[in-house]
Amino acid sequence: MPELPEVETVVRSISPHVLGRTIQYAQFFSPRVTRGGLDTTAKAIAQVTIRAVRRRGKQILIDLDRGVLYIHLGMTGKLLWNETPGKYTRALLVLDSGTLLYDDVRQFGRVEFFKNVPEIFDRLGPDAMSITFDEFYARLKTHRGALKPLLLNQTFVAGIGNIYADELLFAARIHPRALARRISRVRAKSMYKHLTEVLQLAIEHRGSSISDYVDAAGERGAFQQLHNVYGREGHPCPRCGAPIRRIVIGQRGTHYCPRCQRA
DNA sequence: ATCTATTCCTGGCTGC
DNA sequence: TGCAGCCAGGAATAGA
Repeated sequence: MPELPEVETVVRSISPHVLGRTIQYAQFFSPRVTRGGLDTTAKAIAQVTIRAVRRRGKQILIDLDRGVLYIHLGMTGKLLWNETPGKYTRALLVLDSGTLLYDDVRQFGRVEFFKNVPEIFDRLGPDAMSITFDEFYARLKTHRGALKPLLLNQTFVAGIGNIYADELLFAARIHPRALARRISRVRAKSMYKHLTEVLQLAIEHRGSSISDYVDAAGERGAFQQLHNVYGREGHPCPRCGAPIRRIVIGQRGTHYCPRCQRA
């Protein structure tokens, strides 16, 4: 479940290998991951130079001489540098510096070529790490529903997924069902502060490895050891000792402390 | 317009 | 040891 900190870690770990490098050839193996056609895509990026690697929310954009390569890791996508292709390799880019693989067991991810920055990239809300408080607060006020589904909505703020939504609400002591509109400016300020802090701390720990997430060098993250509520149903709350509860909100498992996070 | 449910996909886990 | 059945979840899509 790569979210902003994991995607940021991946971007940082591939950048030094690929910037300024030329794609000698590429191969694509999954029509589900690469919907623009396997051969068409391979042809489009052959002999093209990589100019930049960017992230917005959970999405990665590789700027090329000609066009862009859009990558979303979905649930189980991995970008791997100089690893051996395997059963789940969905794309392979041979550069003049080495080989970049896209592996993805469940194929919820995407690797697509576009001539211009795709609409999906611009449709996202502001990135969770660069949004200002005023912007965050203003956006909060324009939505009706509960906070948890809103935090997962990428057009609201880009980059937050299920893990960090739960961790951030715990840190800010706000109930996941609290209504966005009713959040006071003071509490919004607290949410905003914890949003930035939790994500920054997670980036410093190279993300959370819950199932099998690894960066481009195959390294696991360490932030899962610092999770307070996510995946900790029944464990004592680190703040008050009450058992962490798991409920379902908007079809998503939601973990919180029933004592610290009051409705 | 807004919210909710369903779909994709497969490894891993549970229980028989 | 094997296997059916269920679960996880990001985001698009369909339905209410």
